[in-house]
Amino acid sequence: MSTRRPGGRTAIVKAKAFEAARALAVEHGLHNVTMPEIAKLAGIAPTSLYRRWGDVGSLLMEMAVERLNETFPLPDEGGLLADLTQWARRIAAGLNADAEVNFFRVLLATTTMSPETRKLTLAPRLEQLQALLARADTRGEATPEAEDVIDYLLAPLYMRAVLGMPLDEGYADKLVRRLLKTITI
Amino acid sequence: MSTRRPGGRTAIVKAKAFEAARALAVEHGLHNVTMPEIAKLAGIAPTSLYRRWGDVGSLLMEMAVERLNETFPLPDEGGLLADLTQWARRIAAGLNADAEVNFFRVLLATTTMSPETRKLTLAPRLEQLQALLARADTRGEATPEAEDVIDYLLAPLYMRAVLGMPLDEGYADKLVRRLLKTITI
DNA sequence: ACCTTAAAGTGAATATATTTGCTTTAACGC
DNA sequence: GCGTTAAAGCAAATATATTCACTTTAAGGT
Repeated sequence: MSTRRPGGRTAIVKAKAFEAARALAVEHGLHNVTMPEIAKLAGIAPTSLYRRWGDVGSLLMEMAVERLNETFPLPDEGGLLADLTQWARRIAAGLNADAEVNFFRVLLATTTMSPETRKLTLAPRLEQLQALLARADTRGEATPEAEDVIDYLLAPLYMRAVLGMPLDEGYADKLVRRLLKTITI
Repeated sequence: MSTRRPGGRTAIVKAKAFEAARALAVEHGLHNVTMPEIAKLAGIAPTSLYRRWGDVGSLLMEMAVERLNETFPLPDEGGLLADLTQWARRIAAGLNADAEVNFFRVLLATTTMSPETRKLTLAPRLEQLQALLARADTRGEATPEAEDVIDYLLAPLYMRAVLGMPLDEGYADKLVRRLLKTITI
């Protein structure tokens, strides 16, 4: 009878490995990230990495997925405008850091995964957003669809980040205004 | 005096190498793409690859940049609505092929280019778009800014592709309608 | 057409990544 | 605590990537 032992040391090794992998990927780009390098930086044995993840790609993907799901709470300020504004500003600020943009790149690159896996990965985030919108709806506010939030808010923010265009609060606010205008018409 | 010789064989080797690199990256993802594999698929000597590009990352990046610069002409149908609709539909259709989406992922992931290089690379495309808009403007049509075309058309299309959401003509058309609505108000 | 030599090819040497078999550590159940 | 054994570590073996010294091919100038 095989009882798993994910606690203690195992958890520490995983945390160290992910942190090292993230640091290397964000700094030197996706190539140049190798198991031995990760192991060295993390201070663990390469063998452990190979046994648990098999190859760099799998390790990076798990890391990226876990990090994406480190679900930092969406705002709940009591009003849709305030919620979306704060959220958009936060994303804009985050994407101004090179490391964040590079992390997004890592995520994309590793996301040559199956549609099912991708859906599962993104599902929690989408649910959060839908909860935010549902709150607004029950308050009786005119509320956009989640799809529209993706089109009007997330897409332009990430697109600009990837193209290397600057992002600021003013731009974030503009996007929110546009989004809300579409539904009040 | 060292005279370059980029013609003939050299050009063929480059084309073969780029094609093989693209195929491998699009199929197995960015990792698992190695110089020996590229060389094998391309039918050329690994040594040649190492000499010219040094490492896989550089080769992939050059490939991606070159492909990005293969600037096919934007539509010129005599009307803004027709031009934008055709363009958006074309992008949507292209991004429905898995290979295309994966190539876009590769492009984003490998493109750790400097802001200057990025600007230079994107400049021709932006000029094309601005020419399209300028034509509409001289015809006296209500014309959006290039930035808005990026936010309302390109960003949602590419974002959805990257998230694995389906793209069709109806959606492309919807985006065009939205974009044009913003300026006629 | 011919010469010069840039750039590709070859095979062997070296370096690095990955696997394997075994030992040690410490997580979990009692 | 204590025993069992999952999971980490270590060292040596193997496989793969990268470099090196050299040869061959053919692009570009005449």
